[in-house]
Amino acid sequence: MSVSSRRKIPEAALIRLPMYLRLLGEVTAQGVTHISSDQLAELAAVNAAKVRKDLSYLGSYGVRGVGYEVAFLSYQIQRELGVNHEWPIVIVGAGNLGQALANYGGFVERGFGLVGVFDTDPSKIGTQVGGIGVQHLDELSEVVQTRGVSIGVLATPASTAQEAVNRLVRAGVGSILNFVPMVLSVPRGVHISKVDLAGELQILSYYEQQKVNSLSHIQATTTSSRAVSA
Amino acid sequence: MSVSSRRKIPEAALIRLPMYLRLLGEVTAQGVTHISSDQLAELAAVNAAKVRKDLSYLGSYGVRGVGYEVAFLSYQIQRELGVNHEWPIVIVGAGNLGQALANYGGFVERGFGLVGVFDTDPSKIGTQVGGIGVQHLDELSEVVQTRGVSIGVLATPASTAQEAVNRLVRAGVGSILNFVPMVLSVPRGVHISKVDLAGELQILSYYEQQKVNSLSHIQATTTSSRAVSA
DNA sequence: AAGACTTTGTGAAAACCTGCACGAGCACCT
DNA sequence: AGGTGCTCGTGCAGGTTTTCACAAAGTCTT
Repeated sequence: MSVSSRRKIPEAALIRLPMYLRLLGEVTAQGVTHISSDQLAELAAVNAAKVRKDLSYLGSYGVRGVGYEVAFLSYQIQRELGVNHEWPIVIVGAGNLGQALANYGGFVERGFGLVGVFDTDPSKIGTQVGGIGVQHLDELSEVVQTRGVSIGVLATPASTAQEAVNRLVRAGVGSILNFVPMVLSVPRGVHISKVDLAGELQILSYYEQQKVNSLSHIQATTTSSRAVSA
Repeated sequence: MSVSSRRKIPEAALIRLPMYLRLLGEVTAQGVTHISSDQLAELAAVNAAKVRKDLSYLGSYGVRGVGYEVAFLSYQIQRELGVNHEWPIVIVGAGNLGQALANYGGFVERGFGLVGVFDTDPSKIGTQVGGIGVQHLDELSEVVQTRGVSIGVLATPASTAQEAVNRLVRAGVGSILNFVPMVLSVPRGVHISKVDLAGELQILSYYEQQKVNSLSHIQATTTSSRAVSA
């Protein structure tokens, strides 16, 4: 049995692994060689038991009484996430957001090399974005196949997003990071992960609104018992 | 008691409300006036019972045998999320990502008006981004206070992120959307929501790696029983 | 070598979330 | 009016995630 596929990591734990990995990189840069679950928990602002349980899905890589060896643990997380080697990615949609993502250094820095930016707008094709030329969406399939791309980033307008996804999937992309505020349909086995920027703000808005409401509630109950107007 | 603060909506349900709201907007544009939980569930690609339970946190706004009135339900979700009025927002960090976010139409479209972009880099100050001029971070406090800003977007380099957060909080911002891959510390009561772009890709990478592993597992077990090399 | 101390890994409890199943309520038809 | 059909709201069971608490396993000191 392949070592990496021994266990299936629960979604909830998986989401935290990139954060642990980043923190481990930071402490390594500071010369730290060993770290306890308590210390890592402090850095990650989570419960220490959670850290240990999360890491236990990777295997028993800690030493009781000592903690975890930072370099070794980093390597294990990288291996489990599959980020111990570079992944080529493509971006579909060279609009405002697509261009920014193409220029975003954080991807390359963490091992995701941009090998193609695609659009259907003739005025965009040929322009340089993120160090490479924008190509027509018709070229997608060839690039995906010759470069072995399995991860795509979607940043088109909503109106063309589903078609773009279809093309990505047909070309052979197996996972998609979707920035388009739309529910996309994909065949079984293709993984989509969604980032809804405006949706995130709306959630924050809820919390702010709650604060306003509870303030007016206090005012209402402390000054009079009459109904509070909206 | 204030109507809007009757209940606390569970996090898991809250996250889906922006999606429902968007879908309701879309069907409204198509002239639909009533919708059942089944139909909305189909559009959202979730379970119908989940839709009903999510909506039940807002109140009993459906009609048995009929469904939900789209306009009324939209209004209730908007009111609960606090997006029935405009929220002014500021962006701190006018780099690559900050500029893209400033230009991103999706925010304004959903009621978040950009009232300030801030940076400390003298070469950026004064440049136009997203229709407004970049100001020095020192001006943050005044803008936040005069415009009544309570939501901020953080897109600085990691090295200056914590300082920027401190300033946002001191100025009176109560919720922060954080694009910086860093764990930030904020006082109690301030809400932070995190978008880790590279982290999202790393999670996708895990799923792709799993596919690769399971393929090599099949190969290993069908061709020989020798250990699989990494 | 033994005892004190530290920290992991994990069983078990608690909290939270999801999905099923069905009673309750409404509309429409005859 | 009564019957039929549809759909909401929700109790409950099952699943997942979080947290606690502690035995196990190591280091360190003497």
